[in-house]
Amino acid sequence: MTPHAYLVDDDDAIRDSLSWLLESRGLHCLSYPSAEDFLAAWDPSLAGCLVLDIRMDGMSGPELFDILCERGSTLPVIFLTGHGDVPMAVSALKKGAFDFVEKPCNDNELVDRVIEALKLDENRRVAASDADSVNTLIARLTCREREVMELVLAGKLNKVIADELQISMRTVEVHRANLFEKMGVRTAVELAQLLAGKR
Amino acid sequence: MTPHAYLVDDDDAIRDSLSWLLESRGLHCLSYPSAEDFLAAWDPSLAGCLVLDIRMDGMSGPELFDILCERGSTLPVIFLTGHGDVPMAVSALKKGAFDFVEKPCNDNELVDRVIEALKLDENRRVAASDADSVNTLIARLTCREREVMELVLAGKLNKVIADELQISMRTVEVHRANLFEKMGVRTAVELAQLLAGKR
DNA sequence: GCGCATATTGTGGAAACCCGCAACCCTCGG
DNA sequence: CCGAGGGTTGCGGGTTTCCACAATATGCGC
Repeated sequence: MTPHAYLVDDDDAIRDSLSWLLESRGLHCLSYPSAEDFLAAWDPSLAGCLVLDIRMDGMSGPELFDILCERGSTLPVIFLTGHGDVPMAVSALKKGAFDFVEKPCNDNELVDRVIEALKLDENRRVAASDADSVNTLIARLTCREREVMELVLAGKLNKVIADELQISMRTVEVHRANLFEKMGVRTAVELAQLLAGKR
Repeated sequence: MTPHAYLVDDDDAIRDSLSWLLESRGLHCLSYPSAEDFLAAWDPSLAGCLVLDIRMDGMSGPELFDILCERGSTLPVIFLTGHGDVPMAVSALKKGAFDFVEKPCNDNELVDRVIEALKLDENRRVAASDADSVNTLIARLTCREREVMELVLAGKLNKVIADELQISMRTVEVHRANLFEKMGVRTAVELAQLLAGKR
């Protein structure tokens, strides 16, 4: 899915004008008249950002935001509101909203925010895919290989690992070689670098 | 310095009441009648959190916040204001303020926020001191040892390192052993773990 | 049952690593 | 001038790793 700005607002006029504004700047953009509609269309693979009205018939913007968060969405959310108050803004931002802007607002400013949000999402996605590719590699290991890997990462010698797992040193060497191969590294240090920050 | 809540407000009555409130809950607390006063007293070793009024004679709360950020302060800041507006709150939070609450506010709520902020600062400080102790170790290494360490962390064999540094393998072994000793590790993997996330 | 993946073990040798001992050179400070 | 600290090197020998070749056992799906 190519990145889009997803507009959710129950006011037809605002959706149309925002979507025109964003598209005139070359941004892809999709509109939804209610939080429920967007939620129905949402899936974790959607890329881009969300521009979300606060007050709507049915589900409110913040309610949608909460639900998306629970479902693991990382889509940056820009709240847009005509009658926001401070606690609402504070709450939204502390929960991780990308921005909170009041209508009416400067067009350029909103577009800039959307572009920033798209950029953030893009960055997150490359980071996530990096982490994911590592996890994919780990997933391909057999149990034994994972066990050995843990102990290797603990800096233990093959001899010690063999002892702890109650297997021969030779077997440890085999598992070690296999997992290095599968993880695409040639030394234990490279392995440690690859997994730096995880588990 | 033991952690304090630093109150900055130009209203004597508010300072007194807040400081009484916080101290009655067992929190240490210091008051300043102006941003300038706090700035004069500030130094990077201050631990705790800042409770900052927005509108004050002289330097405003946000101005003080900006200056502290520039100077590398990581003190969590809770903004307190009687007449805040949404853009102000949004701007403060996006710059990294810990919270933004409107006066008058529930006493318990404010105390809770202060406690959370103190906790955050505490956590940050332990993390920083961990990082710092590692840096201290690194600082004790000789140039050569640092060079060798870099290459070891790149997963290179002693032979290769010797070649790149144009020295004999024996010398690499010596530096390697010395730096392991100084860093308090016994294997290259432990070293990689220790420096995970840095340089 | 056969093929395949996984786990296991052994032998033996090459390569890499670890380390004590000994030594030389240089620079800097007392 | 001499000692201390850092950088350098060689030798010898033990330890560990790496790997090719070879083999056995278990479980799983077709």
